[in-house]
Amino acid sequence: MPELPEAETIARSLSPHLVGRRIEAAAYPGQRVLRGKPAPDISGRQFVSIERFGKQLLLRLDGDTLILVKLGMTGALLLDAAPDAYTRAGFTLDSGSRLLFRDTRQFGSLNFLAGEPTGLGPDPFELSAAAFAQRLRAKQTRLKVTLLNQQFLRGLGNIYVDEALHRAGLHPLARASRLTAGRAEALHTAIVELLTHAIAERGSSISDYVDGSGARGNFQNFHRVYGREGQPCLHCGEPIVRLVVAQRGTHYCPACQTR
DNA sequence: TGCCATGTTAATGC
DNA sequence: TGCATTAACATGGC
Repeated sequence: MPELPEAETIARSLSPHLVGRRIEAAAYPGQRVLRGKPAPDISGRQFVSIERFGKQLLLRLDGDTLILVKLGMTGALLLDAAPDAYTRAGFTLDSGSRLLFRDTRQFGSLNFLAGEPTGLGPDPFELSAAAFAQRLRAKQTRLKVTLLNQQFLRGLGNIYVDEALHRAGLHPLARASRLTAGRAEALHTAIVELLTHAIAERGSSISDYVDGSGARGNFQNFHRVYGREGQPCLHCGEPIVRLVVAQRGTHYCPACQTR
C-alpha cells in the first residue's frame, strides 16, 4: 500500500510526536508481526529519529537499536488510535501517547536491526540522472519490473511506477537496457518530480492509507493512469489500457507511451 | 461467488 | 543462465 510518498508522509507526521520520547512498554499481539524472531527489550529506550527508507520506516532508538517497519499492503503506524483486532504492535510512550502498528492483511512486519539496513538500491532523490541511466542500461528486464525492483531503486511501488512511466512517455514493457541515455534521464526527472508532487499532497489514499495522525492523502486526485482503465488519457484522450505485468495491474496510454 | 487489492519472495516454466 | 510467470502469504471490499 504505502510507497515512498506515503512512507515520507508517515515519518513527517510521527516525528514531532516521537522524537525524544521514551518507550515504557511494547507489546506484539499474536507475535506474527515479528516473523519468528525475538524482540529485544526496548523499554526505557528513547526515539532518536523517524526516517523513511524506501517504502519502509526506520525508527531509530538510542543504544543503536533500529526498528525497520515494513508496511506491506495494509500496514499503518498510528498515534493514539483505538486498538482493534488488527493491531499487531503497541508502544506506550512516556508522553502518555501510544503508537500502534495496525495491519489487516499481515504482510507487514517489524524488524529489529543492530546496524544500518542493507540490500536495497539507491533512494531516487539521492541518485543523479546520469547514475540512474547507467543503472538502467545494465537491466535486461522490462521497465515496469525494473522500477518495481527495490534492489534497483528503493521506494517505487505499483502506483508510482505506472504514473512515472506515463509522465515519461514510456511503455511499461519496454526493455530497460534499450532506452537512450536521454530517455533514461528524462525518466529519472519524471520520477523525482512525481514523488515531490506526491509528497506535497501527502501521498495517495486509494483504499485505506492514512498517515500517523489518521489523515488521508490527496495525490490520488492527480493520478493520470493508475485506476483509470477505459477512461481518456488526460494528454491525448485515448482510453487508458490495463494489462498484467508481473502479476501487477499495469495502466498506461497506448498512444502516449511508446515501446 | 469470484475477482481485485499501494508488497515480497520462493518455486516453476521457458 | 536469465527472465517471466505463478503461487503463496491473509483479509476485506465490491
